[in-house]
Amino acid sequence: MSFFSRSSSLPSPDKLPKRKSSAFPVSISTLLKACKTIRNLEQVHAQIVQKGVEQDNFLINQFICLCNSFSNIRYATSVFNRVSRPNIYLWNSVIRGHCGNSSVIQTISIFNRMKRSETVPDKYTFPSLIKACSNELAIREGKAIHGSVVRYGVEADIFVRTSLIDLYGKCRQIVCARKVFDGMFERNEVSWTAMIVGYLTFGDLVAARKMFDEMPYRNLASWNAMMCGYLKFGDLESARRLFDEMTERNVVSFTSLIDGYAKAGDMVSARLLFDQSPVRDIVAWSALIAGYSQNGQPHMAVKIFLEMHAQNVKPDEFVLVSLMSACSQVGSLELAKWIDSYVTQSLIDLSQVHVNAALIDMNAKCGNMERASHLFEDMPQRDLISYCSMIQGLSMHGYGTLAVHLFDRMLDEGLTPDNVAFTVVLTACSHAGLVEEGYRYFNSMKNDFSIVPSPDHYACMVDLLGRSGQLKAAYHLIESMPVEPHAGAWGALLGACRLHGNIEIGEVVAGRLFELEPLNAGNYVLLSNIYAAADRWLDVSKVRHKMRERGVRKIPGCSWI
DNA sequence: TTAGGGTTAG
Repeated sequence: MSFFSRSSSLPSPDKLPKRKSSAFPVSISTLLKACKTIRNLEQVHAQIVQKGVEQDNFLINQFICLCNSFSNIRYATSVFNRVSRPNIYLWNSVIRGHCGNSSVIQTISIFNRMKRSETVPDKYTFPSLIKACSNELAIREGKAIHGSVVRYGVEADIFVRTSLIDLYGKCRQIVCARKVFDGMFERNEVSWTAMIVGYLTFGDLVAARKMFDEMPYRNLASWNAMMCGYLKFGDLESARRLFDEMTERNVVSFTSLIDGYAKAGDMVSARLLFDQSPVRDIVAWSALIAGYSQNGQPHMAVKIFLEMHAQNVKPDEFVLVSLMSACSQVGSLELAKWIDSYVTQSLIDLSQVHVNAALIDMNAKCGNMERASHLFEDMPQRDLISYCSMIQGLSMHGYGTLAVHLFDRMLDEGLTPDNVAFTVVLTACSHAGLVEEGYRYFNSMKNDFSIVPSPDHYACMVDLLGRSGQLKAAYHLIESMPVEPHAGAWGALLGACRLHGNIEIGEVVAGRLFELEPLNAGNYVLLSNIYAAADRWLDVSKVRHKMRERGVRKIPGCSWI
């Protein structure tokens, strides 16, 4: 109907505007602008080859810039390498692509190739070249590049100077940074911000704030940089004040503060801000999930992850590592299996040390020792963290002897155990009742590794001795501690007294615990159970009376015999 | 002839 009537009124072909005769380079340029994926780029590249315009610097530059935006520097380099006489634009674009995507060594080698060709570097060459050094804190290379900046006479450029400030600042060479800053002919908010970041990296919060107050104009990055400075030094109040003063905020402002609250353990404020945030990217979700996981609320971490998943936000390695850590705490084998298969099927690089470590830890703690061992043995080089995960997993699931053997293998492999490793192995000894081995490690820790035993280590030893019935030895160990024993050590001994029905020591230990934590119902329950086991019901009722007197509420789950 | 750079978050 209308289609036909409209098509019949279409202009005849000869009335259409004529195409330009030099259409094809323009059309490739247009095609390039429309590229949304690497696949699109490959198609346009085929056109470039087919039409024989591989030497067209303008087109190839457009192509390389697009490759850069997809972070596909390999493709960019291969196309670049086929250009026989690349101009300055091409060289600069390739260098910019390498910066942040490959090592500083590779980036500098392109720069050296450029100098060997007949192209003279210009002011556009240096910012990304310097940034490549700054990314890796390569100050030696950076200083050499600074020499080239002077040699090629581009040190007056504001972009070049700002990258130098950033480089020196990030490398904690604050005097050099300031020298570059003071010598500038003109400055803008980016140069000021780079200098502020320099002071913050150096740890001089006061100088950073002074610059922030003095700078003539600030942009969002300046505000965020200053706020993150406060967060870095744990000054949440100043950070919040700055956040409230900001007239404009972006996802970085919200996420940094959410993360600050989470790291300080204030999950209520973190959650509130997360809910108020108009934009949430993966980093915001990650901050919240990590926060819940690290603050002993693993179930909340899992819940938030499921919310994120339901909103079709793809988790990255940070989120998955936090989720795995939450799962380790929950100890759910079912969840562990789901996460494991999710991670394995995702594009997350499992060879990244922290991802692999989290996977091992999760599987070990959730009881999938077979999978954990597999991942562990497949590591090219086992580290202390993964050894500890394995030892802890074995010990938690009743393989105390294997756990101890693994600790010895770790020593044979030449790794140096730290205080955490000793806590883990002492706990393993305690679970498996390996008194002799426990003593051996406890002494070795002090004598061979010069580690001063912490209250945790003593608590492990007390638990070990107590469980094996050596209550007096355990009591003497606590009494001989050079540091004040914490409730955990006394609690372990009280548990042992209950286990072995020792009223005499139990009463003394309970007395100390009632002083240390008068409101912990568990201690009263344990003492009362010790009396009950000996049929001393009068004493049982005395303990209950004492509890009532002190207003101690019985925790559900604690059993009265 | 056309084109290009530096600062803020886990």
